[in-house]
Amino acid sequence: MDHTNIAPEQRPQHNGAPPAPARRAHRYERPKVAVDTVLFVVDGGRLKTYLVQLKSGPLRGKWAFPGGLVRVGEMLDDAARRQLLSTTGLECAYLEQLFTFGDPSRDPRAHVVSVAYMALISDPARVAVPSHKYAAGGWYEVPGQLPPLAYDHALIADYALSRLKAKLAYTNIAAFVLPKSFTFKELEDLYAAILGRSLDRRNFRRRIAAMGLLKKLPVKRYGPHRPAGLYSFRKQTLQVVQML
Amino acid sequence: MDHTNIAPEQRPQHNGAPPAPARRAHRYERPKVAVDTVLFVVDGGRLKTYLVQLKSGPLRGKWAFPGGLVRVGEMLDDAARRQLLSTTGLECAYLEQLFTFGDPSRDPRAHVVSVAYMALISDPARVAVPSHKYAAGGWYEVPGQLPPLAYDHALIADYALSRLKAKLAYTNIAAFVLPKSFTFKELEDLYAAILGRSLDRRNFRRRIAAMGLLKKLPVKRYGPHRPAGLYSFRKQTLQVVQML
DNA sequence: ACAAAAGTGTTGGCAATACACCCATGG
DNA sequence: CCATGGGTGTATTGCCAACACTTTTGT
Repeated sequence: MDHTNIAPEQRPQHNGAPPAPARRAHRYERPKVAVDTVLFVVDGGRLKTYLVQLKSGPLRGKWAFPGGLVRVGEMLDDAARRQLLSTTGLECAYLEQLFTFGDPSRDPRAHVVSVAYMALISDPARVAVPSHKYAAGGWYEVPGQLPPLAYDHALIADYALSRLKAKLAYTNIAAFVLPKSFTFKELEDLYAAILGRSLDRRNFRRRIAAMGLLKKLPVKRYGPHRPAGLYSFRKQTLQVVQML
Repeated sequence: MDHTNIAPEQRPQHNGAPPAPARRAHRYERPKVAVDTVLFVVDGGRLKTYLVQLKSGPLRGKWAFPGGLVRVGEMLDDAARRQLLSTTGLECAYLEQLFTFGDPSRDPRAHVVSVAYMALISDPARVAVPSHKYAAGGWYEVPGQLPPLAYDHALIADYALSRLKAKLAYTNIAAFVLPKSFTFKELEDLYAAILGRSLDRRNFRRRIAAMGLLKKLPVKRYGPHRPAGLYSFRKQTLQVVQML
C-alpha cells in the first residue's frame, strides 16, 4: 500500500470535517483497530464458545467474544492472545485470523475496525474465570442458541464456525482441540459435533487414515467394555493435506 | 469484542509508555488502518497487476499496491475503491478482502495495520493514469518478476494470487475479468494464464459446462478461420458452485 | 452368556483424466 | 485446397458413499 499519506497534511479532508477543527486531535482522528476472538472448546462431545457480557455502555447486557483494542507496536496475533488471557486466563493452542470487519456503524460509540480471530484450546477442564471488566462470562454450545450478541458478533460467530468446519476436511486442526492421545471414536465424535451431523465410522476411519496425520500408540484405553486403541497426531503444528 | 475500553482511561498502559506523557496525544496513540489492493487484469492472455512507485519517504523508489489510510466513517470496501479510483482512475468490477497484515514493523514509519484486498477489472483497454502522488505506475505480469516491493507487499502479492487461483475452481470469478462475451478458448486461456499451466480443452469445456454458469450466445466471432461460438456468464454477481 | 462398544471389507456409481480426429471458415 | 484454430466422444481410473457383521472386553 501507499503509506505516503501517513502524514496528516497529505491526507485529503474527509466528508464534512470542518476545515479548521477546534480540537487539533480531531483532525488526526482515525478508525481504531481491535481484535475479537472466537474461542472454541469441545466439552463432552459438544462444541462450545466463550462469551462475556458487557457491563456498561450502550450495549450493556449484550454478549460478545473476548476482544479489545490493539496497541501500538503490537502484533495482531499477540493482541488476540493478550485479550484472551486477560479475559479468560486461558492460553490458546491455536489461533487463526478470520476476517476483518470494518463497518463504521458496527460499534455505536466509535469507528472500530475489528480483526476477527478463531482460537482453539484443548483442555475443557480449565474453566475460565470471568474478568472483573465484564458482568459475566460463560461457555455456550454452538451451533445453538447464543445469547443476544453485541456489535456484529453474530456474523463473526457464523464465519468462525464455517471456517472451522472447512478446515477439518483438509488439516489436522482437530489436534488443537483434542488431548494428546484419544480414541478414534473421540475423534469421530469431535468431527460430528463440529459438523453437526453423524459420520459413517468406517468411511471416517479410512479418510482420516488417508490423511496420514495420526500415529497409533502402543497402548489402549480400558473401559467397561472392549478397549479402544489410542492415537495421537504426528505433528502438533498445523498440517495441510494436499488434495490436488 | 469488548469495546468497553475505548475510553483511553480504561486502557492499560502499553509497554514502556511514560505514565504521565508530555503530549496528551501520545496517550491516545493507536495503530492506523489502511487498505492495500492487488488489482488484476488479463491483457493479451497475460495476468497483470498494477503497481505504483513511491515518491518519498524511507521506501522511496520501491513499488507498492495502491492503498492508503481508511477514514473515520468509511467502510473498508469503500476505502479500497476510493484509493483505487484516485490512484488509477479505474472502478473495479469485483473486490474481495484477503487478509489483514498487522506487523508493527511492516511500515518503518508507523504502526499501520493493512487490510489487503484483491480487485478485478475486465477492460484492459482502459490504461491507468498514474496519480501525481507517485513517481510512476504500471502493469506487471504475474506470476513473474515484480519490481522491488515496499512493506510486506510481496506477501500480499502471493496471497492474492493464490486466492484468485483457488476461486477459479468453484466460482464464476472469471466473469469479472472477461468482457461480456467471449469464446471458450479465451476463457480457457484465462484459466491457463492464472493457473500457470495449460489445460485439456475437452475436459475444460466439460468442467465449465458442469458448473452451469455460462450461456451460449446466438452469435459467433468471425476471424481468419473457423468462427468460434460466443458465451457469456449467466450472472454478473459472484456465484459459488456447490461441490459437496 | 450377554451387553456394549471397537473394529473391519466390498461394491457400485460418479467424476476426473487421458487421449485423437473431424469441422468450418478465410485466403 | 490448404492452413488454422474450433469443436467433439470414449475408455479407464480412482475416489467416495452406502452398507452389516465379527471381535473384544467387563460384568
